[in-house]
Amino acid sequence: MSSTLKDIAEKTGVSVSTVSRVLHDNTKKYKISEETQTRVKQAAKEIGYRVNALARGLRLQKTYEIGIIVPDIANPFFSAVIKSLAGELRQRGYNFIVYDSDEDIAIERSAIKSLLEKRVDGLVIASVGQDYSHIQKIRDAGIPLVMVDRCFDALDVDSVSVDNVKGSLLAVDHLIKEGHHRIAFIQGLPGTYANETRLQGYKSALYAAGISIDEQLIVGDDFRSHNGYLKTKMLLKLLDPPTAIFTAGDLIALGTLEACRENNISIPGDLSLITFDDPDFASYLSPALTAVEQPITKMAEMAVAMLYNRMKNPDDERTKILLEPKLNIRSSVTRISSVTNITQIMKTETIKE
Amino acid sequence: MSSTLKDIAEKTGVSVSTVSRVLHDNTKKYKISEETQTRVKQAAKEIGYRVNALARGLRLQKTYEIGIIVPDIANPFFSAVIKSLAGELRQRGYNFIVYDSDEDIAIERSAIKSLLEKRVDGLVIASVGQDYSHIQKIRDAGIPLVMVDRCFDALDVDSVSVDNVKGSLLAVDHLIKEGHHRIAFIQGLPGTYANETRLQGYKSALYAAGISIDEQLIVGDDFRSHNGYLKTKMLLKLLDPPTAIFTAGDLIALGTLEACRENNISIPGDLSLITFDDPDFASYLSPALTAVEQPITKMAEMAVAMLYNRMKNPDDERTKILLEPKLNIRSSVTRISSVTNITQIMKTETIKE
DNA sequence: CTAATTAATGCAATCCTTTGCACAAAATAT
DNA sequence: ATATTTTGTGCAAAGGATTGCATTAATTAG
Repeated sequence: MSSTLKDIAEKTGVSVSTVSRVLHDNTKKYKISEETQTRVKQAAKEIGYRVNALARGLRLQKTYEIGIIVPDIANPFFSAVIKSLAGELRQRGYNFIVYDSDEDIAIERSAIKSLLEKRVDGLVIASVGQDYSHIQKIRDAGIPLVMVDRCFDALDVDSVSVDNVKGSLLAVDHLIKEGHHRIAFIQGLPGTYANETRLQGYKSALYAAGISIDEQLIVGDDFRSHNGYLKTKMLLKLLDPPTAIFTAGDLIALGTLEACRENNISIPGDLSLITFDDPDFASYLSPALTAVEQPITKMAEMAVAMLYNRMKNPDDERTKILLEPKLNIRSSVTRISSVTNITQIMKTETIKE
Repeated sequence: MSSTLKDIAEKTGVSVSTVSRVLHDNTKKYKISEETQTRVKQAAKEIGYRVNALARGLRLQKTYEIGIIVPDIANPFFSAVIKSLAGELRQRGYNFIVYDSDEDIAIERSAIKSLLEKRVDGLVIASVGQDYSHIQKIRDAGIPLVMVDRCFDALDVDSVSVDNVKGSLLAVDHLIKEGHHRIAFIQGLPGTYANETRLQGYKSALYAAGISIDEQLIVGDDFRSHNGYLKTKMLLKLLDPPTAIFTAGDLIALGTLEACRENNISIPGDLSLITFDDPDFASYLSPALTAVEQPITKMAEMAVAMLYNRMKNPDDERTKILLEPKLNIRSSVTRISSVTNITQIMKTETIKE
C-alpha cells in the first residue's frame, strides 16, 4: 500500500541507503551527486513516499513524541493547559499524545503503560494524585518527566504548579475582609495534591483570622460540577448555613450556581461565592465570578522548558516550581455587616460548645 | 535501558519466539508447557519488560491508534467531542492521538502528515474547512476516515454532523416568533462547512418569514470570542441596530456578552441573544443563554462506529449522517411588541431604498 | 515394535529505516 | 606514471517483535 525507500530505490536504480540519505540527511556528510538527488526526490514525490515513523523511531531510539496525561480533558482548565503545552512543544519540533485519566488512577496507570510502550521521549503529567508509586517508577527508569498542576510534595520530580496554599489564602482572606466568618469549602478529590494544598490554605486563613474551623463546612469529594451541586444543597440545609462558599475548582462552582438557582438563593445577595480556577467564561457568569486565576501559559512554558532540559541533562538536580496565583475580584462576593458577623460568631460558638 | 524479548530469552534459556508467544499469544495455537510459561512470565516481571509498540506496529502493520484532529481543543464543544470519542475508542481497544489545528489549514495538513507517518489505523477529522484536497487524498489512499461536525457536502467521505441548517432555522424562527425582525448573524470562519450551513439556515428562516436580508447584519470572520466582541460593538453602532443577535458558535457568544456588558446593553432587555452550541456553562451565564444544542455523545458514538465499520469493510458505500439539533430556550431572548416590529420594518425598508 | 500423532520449541524471514565502514572510480598531487 | 585524496555509492547490521515452517522428543495407535 504505502511506499518505502526500497520502492524508490528500485525505481531509480540506486541503493536504499542513498535514497534515505537524500531524503533525510540534511547534513552534507555524504556527498550525493546533484543528479541523483533530483532523481530520487522526483521519484519520491511521484510515488507519494512518506517515512514510516515506527521504523524510524525503532532505529533511532527516539520518537519526538511527548506523552501528556490530564485528569479531565473537558475541564476548561486542563484543555487550556494542553493547548499551551501543544504550542510550546510544536515550536521545539515535538509532537504529543494526550490521555485523559478521567480522574481515575487505574486509567492513569494504563495510560502511562501505553505511552511508555510507544517509547515517548518524555512525559508531562497532571496526576490524579492519591498515590505516586507508578510515577516514581517512571522517574527511576530515567524517563524524562515533569508534573504540572497536580504533583506530590514528597516525590522528588520536576514539577511546576501554582502556589495553591497562597491562592486559597487570597480567596479566603478576601471573604474575611468582606466580613464573612462562616465560610464553607467545597473540596475536590481528597488525597489529591491540588485539594489538600487548597484545603490547607483555607484552614490557615481561618486560623490566622482567629476563626475556628467548623468541620461541617468542609464538604465535597471530587472536582466535578455534580459534587458542587449536591454539597451546596446540603450546606443550604444546615441549621446555621454559611454566608460564603469557596469552591476548589471551576466545575464545582458551576454546580453551586445551579443549586442556588434552584433554591432561589441569590448570589451574592444571600450567599457569596469564590472559586479556584478562572476559566474564560467566569466573567460572563451570573454573577461574574470572583476567582483565583492560575498562570496557565506560564505553567506550560515552564513545564516544557523543564522537560527539555531534563532530556538534555538527565542528571541535573530536580526542581519544584511554584507560580503565583492571582485573585480576580468580580461580583460574586458581597460585604456583610459586622453586626451579622458577631451573631454569626456567637452562633458558631454555641454550636461548638 | 529498556528490556527486550531477547533479554528474557537469554535469562530463561528459551528462544525469543517462545517468549513472544508466552507474553502475547493468547491463542493456544502454540502449546507452550506450563513450566516454561511461568518461568518466562516471572522473568518478564522481574526485568520489567514492556513491549515496544514501534517494533510491534512495524511488524504487524497495525498500530491500534486513531488520529483525531480538531480545530480548537480549548473550545468546550471540541473538548467534549474528544472526550466522548476517547471513551468510545477505549472500549474497542484503540488509543488515539489528538492534534489541534488551531483553525489553520496549514497546521491541519501537517497534522495529517504526522499521523500518517505514525501509521495510525484510522482518522477522525473535524476539518477547518475551506479546502478538501488533502482530505480527498487520504480517502483515495484507502485510509479509514470519518469526518465529524465539520465536513464537506461535495466530498464523498463518511461523515456525521448535526443538521446545521435546521439548527439555525430553529434559532432564527424562535427569534422571529418572539417578534424580532432585525436579527444579526455573527458568523464563524467563512468558507467553512459549519459556517456556511448555519448561514444558510439563517437566511432561509428570514426568507420564509418574508424578512429581507440586510447584508449589514451579517458579520464576523472566525469562531473565537474576540470576533464576537468586535462585531457586536460594530453592530451596536449601526444607525439601526439589530434587536437580536444569533451567533454561530459558543465562543462568539461570549464575546458578544462582553461587548454588551461594556456598553451597558442589557440582555435580553435591550438585545436578545441566541447561539449555536450549548456548552455546560450556558445555563449559568448572565443571562442563561438560549442555545442550539448538538448531540455530542451521539456524534462521537456514531463516528467511532462508522470508522470501525470502514476499517472492517473498506468497500462499503460511504454514508453522510445528519443528527437532529435541539433548541434549549432559556432567558436571553425577550419578546418584543409588534408596534416596535412595525417601526423596525419601516426603518429597514427606508435604509434599503 | 514400528508407524503415526502430538507436544514443545527453535530458525529465520519480515516489517522499514539509518548509518558506519568499505570500495571503486575519478581527481589531484608528487 | 605512481601515490594519495576526494567523490559517490553500496553492503550489511541493528533496532524489537511476530509467525509460518521445520525439527525433535514424547506419546499413542496399530
